Amino acid sequence: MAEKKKRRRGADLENAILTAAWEQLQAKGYQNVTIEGIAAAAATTKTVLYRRWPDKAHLVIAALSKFGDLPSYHVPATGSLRSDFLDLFGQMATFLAQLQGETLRGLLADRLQHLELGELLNHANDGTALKTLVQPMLDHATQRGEISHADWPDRVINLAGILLINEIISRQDLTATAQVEMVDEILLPIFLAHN
Amino acid sequence: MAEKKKRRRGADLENAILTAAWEQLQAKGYQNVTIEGIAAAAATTKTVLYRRWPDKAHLVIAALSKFGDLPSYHVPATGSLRSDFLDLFGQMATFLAQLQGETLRGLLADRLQHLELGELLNHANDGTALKTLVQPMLDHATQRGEISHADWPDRVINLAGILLINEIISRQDLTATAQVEMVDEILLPIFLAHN
DNA sequence: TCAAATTAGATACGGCCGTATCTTATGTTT
DNA sequence: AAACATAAGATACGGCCGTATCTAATTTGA
Repeated sequence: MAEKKKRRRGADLENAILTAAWEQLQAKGYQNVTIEGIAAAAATTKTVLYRRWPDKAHLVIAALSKFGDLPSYHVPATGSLRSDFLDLFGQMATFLAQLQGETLRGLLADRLQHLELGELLNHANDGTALKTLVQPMLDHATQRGEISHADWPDRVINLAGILLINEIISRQDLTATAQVEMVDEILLPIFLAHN
Repeated sequence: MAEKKKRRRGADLENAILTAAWEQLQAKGYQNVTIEGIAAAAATTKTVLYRRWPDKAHLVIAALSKFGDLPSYHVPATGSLRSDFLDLFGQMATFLAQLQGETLRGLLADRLQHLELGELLNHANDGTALKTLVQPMLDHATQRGEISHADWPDRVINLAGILLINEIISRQDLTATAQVEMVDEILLPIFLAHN
């Protein structure tokens, strides 16, 4: 009749927490999720959570990494720069579609607030990550003779990402129409501009 | 010898609060400013502040409106689209220079978090405000024959604003070099693209 | 001038944050 | 198997948020 006093540890416990976090997120949305709530739902205490993640944003990202269908982005190679960009946006849209806009907005806001000097690197990393996709696209387009050169300023190469983020934040959505417009009216004119 | 029990009211009180808010902001930076702290510094209580502003972001914006040198933006008319854009960025940079990047970041993050359906209009308004500056620039450029037409999608017209915000957020700064690059590598190629 | 309406100011609440401290279960090591 | 190290879990703290409630000072307007 004695109560069991099992304690979960390590990966075991971590799974339970991330599962709880994921469920809470689905049920309540980012803004209404609390660290204490997740801890309670996982039948542990927030002390344990704070040992693993510095804040809600990181915890949610961890849960997202585990349970969200994370994108395995690949470099588009469709044969034209235009459809490459559309493909890229498509990949991103597929990923973002899972997150209700509210979660992404909340996440971004939190990250923005906690962005300290050191963490700016992360932000830069995001840029770098995007560049590893876009740069090959530009290389291919150059080889095909579609564009005159493949060396563009980082600000230009990262523009696709900026447009995407802005679209999500301000319109809470990333429609196919928007994707096409961003490619045709903004990105292509830049890369195809005669020099 | 009796203590004075004067109570400030209305505009009087509001001034005192905004002054306190402004001082706190200068002294501590946005993130470290608290509603309670401002109330205390103004020798009143937060109840009074909450009667006037819904949250820290709005209070700070109010203080900013009162004490910051707010920009009286005017439509650049320098004679070329390129220098018009540079002028516009210059105006914005002047304004933003007052805010340490931290304040702008904090403000944006807060706004982002509290952005509910209704308030999205505000965001749209920002876009509209910018458009009232950019559209005339494009009209003039069209009249001069610099560009082929003046009717561009909102997404394109608002791009200057997006670039600006992104620059501040991710690099905490808005250098002259950055301004030139954004104009020469991004905006001009778009508007000058041959159709 | 005096009652009524307003609103400043005081206080208290529950909620959550993030940290610190302590006990105690569970591993690990020898 | 005993000693040791690790980490879970419990608890408590101060800070701030945003709200509610009460009182009393000040305006107002009849």
